[in-house]
Amino acid sequence: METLRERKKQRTRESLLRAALELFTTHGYEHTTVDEIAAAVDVSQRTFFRHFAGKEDAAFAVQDMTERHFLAAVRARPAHEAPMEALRQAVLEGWDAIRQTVESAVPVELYLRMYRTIESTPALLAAHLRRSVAVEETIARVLAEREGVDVDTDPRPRLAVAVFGGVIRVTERQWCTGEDFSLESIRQLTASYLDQVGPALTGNWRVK
Amino acid sequence: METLRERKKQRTRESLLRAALELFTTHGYEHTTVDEIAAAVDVSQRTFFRHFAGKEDAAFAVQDMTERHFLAAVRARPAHEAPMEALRQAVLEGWDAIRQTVESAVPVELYLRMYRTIESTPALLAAHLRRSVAVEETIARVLAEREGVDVDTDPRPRLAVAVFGGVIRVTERQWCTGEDFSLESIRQLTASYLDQVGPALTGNWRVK
DNA sequence: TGTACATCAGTGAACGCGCGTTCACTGATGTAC
DNA sequence: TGTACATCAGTGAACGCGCGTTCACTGATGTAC
Repeated sequence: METLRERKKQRTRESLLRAALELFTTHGYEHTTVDEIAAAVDVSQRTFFRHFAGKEDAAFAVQDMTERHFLAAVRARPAHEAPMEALRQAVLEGWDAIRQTVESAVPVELYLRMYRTIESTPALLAAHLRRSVAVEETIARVLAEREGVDVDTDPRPRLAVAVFGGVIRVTERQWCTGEDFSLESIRQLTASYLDQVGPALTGNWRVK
Repeated sequence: METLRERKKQRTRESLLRAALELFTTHGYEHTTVDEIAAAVDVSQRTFFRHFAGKEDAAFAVQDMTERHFLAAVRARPAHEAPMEALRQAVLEGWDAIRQTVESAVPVELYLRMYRTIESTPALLAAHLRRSVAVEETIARVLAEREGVDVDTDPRPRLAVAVFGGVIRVTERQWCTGEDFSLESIRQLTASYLDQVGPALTGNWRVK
């Protein structure tokens, strides 16, 4: 944020982002047009497209930040940790640090509301899942490198990450359909579900 | 297929579906317009929309059939099988029966090509993943009922299904990026990856 | 400190595009008697 | 077997819509001297 010009540009972008998420979460994503977002900030539609590749890009701008944070956290895990343990620690740490990660762009409360809007809007859920697949591919490569295996011949990195991603998805869904939309709630659900995935895979549940 | 009228209608639908998949797989989904599909069959655009809710609906019409088949196969598994084993058997059986399932609508070869087009088209991949989530929810309820647990309080059904779905996704991706696009290839990959998911989750891969 | 020029964020208006919808209609097929 | 009427798949043309693009432009900010 060197020059005045850059700071002004950044401020326009933040206003647009804030307005977009506010409109998406209150009126619904589908019922919000790009024109409305631009109008809310009092800039031209053209300006919106200077800052965001499209409507979807704005919807996921904050998710982008948290994904990058998670990715960095995975890379930073000590090499002696087993793969699944490293992922677990990274994601929990991500939730602990979410305020610092997000608050520079939008209030955490708005981020959490947008999270739920993504989950409940078919078009956004679809985009979210597709994006998750891309993140998982990156994580698989990081894990493979950590463990010194070849990601293209050894399926374990992608399998481990896919399983982990599946658990995260169940967590997201449960949190969104539940009643406690707090940060603590989702953090706790994540830890709990990661603990329970092992037992869920083995044997017959009735003989518990 | 009682009356002549119904048979004619069905034939129009099949022609549209065949033309749609053929165009999607050769020219690309994004580069195919609904008008082109209708023109290929020599009916009006309006007629296309009588048979399919939209472009995407046509793209997934055959996937719909295989999903229903898989769902039925899961329901038909004997009650004594453990959940993950039932899912494994159902999906492998699904691949064995794919010819009978699909061939009434389109050639299996076209189905497999469309499968790859879905995987390589961002918009379709996203839709595919969202649809998969819906299927997984249904399967989770079936498993919960089989095992006599409550799907809303016991996370194990959804966790098990999510893990299973994750493995299937890795399988799909591997098959699509590989070089062997045969039915045997994907069937074998599925079995192999399901075997390897256990080891992938535990410990450190280097000490193999 | 001032001047002359370069950069670049934002403007405004117009447009292309394809999806999906609407409408009143035609004519083949189905049914009742 | 024939007639009169009902049903309904398909027609064709027009339209609304919002996303994203294009263009030549203005004016504030930055930089060189």
